[in-house]
Amino acid sequence: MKDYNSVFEEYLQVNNLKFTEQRKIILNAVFNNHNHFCVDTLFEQIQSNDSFQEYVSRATIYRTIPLLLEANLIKVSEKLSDKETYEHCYGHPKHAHLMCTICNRIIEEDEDRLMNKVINQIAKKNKFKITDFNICIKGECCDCQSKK
Amino acid sequence: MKDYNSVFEEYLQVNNLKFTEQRKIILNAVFNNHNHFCVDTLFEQIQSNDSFQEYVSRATIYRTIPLLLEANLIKVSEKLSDKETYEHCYGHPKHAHLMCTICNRIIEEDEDRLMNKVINQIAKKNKFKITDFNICIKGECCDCQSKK
DNA sequence: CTCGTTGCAAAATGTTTGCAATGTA
DNA sequence: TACATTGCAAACATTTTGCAACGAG
Repeated sequence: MKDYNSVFEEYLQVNNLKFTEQRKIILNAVFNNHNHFCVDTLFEQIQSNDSFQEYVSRATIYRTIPLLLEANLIKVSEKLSDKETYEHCYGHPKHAHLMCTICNRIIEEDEDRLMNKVINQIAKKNKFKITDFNICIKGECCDCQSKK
Repeated sequence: MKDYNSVFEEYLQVNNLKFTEQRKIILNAVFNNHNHFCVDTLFEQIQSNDSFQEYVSRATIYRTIPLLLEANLIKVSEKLSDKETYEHCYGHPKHAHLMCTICNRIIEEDEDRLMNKVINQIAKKNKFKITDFNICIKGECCDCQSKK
């Protein structure tokens, strides 16, 4: 499987766009950890990382996100705060999210077999061609329940 | 089962709030049809409806939505446009959404049995206490596939 | 060298809020 | 009558965009 750098590079090439230092920094910041992110958290993450030598403005982040979406490297994610939230998806298997409404933790769960069965069954019943799906469960995580 | 009017009225009473004409209009607009809505579509729907005699400002809609959410009459919904989107949920069984990315149609599917089984299984495995869940499938609907 | 890209600041868009007038219970 | 609510307009927050300087290939 290609790594995300190659995927982005090829996407840019095909579309006559350039693989600039800023785009490299944003791409790496996105894939460096596994957190869901919004423009602000990404901006702060980049600023606080000494190993990124160049400055990246918010405007550039705003302009890069549509490219990453289009290249299928990231996707819009269910949000906890009021800000638009993303997660990287390339190379990451489909999973359900368990979002704790008390501590805001997000647990990922790959219950592949049954999950896919349900999704496929629903799609088939409606003659629907799946390109993506999301399962999100909200409630209280194990820790928060026991703290009460 | 209580009707949505009583539910809202009781919620307001308990919280020392008043059941004003504007709140009645907004509530009825929300439950009058089954579309997902954002502030703007709701505003337009109210303006264009002759049977609503009073004017309702956007500010009032913005102030009423948190009340409807808190009363569990509506909930945040997966969005197609870039605007925050809601759907009424009171009295409406849990369902999956099939969102067509071509025509933007949203199909609702109540495949209760298996859907609930998966959700419960995932929650149980993580000792998670469910308060709500969402299943959203994106892709191409039957009609849009056959048009190609 | 040619165009695409960047950062900046201004503009556009969406949402919240202070306030004086009004309405509900 | 007391106090919550409304519409307005101003404030605020987020995102987009025009532009001149810059940079990748």
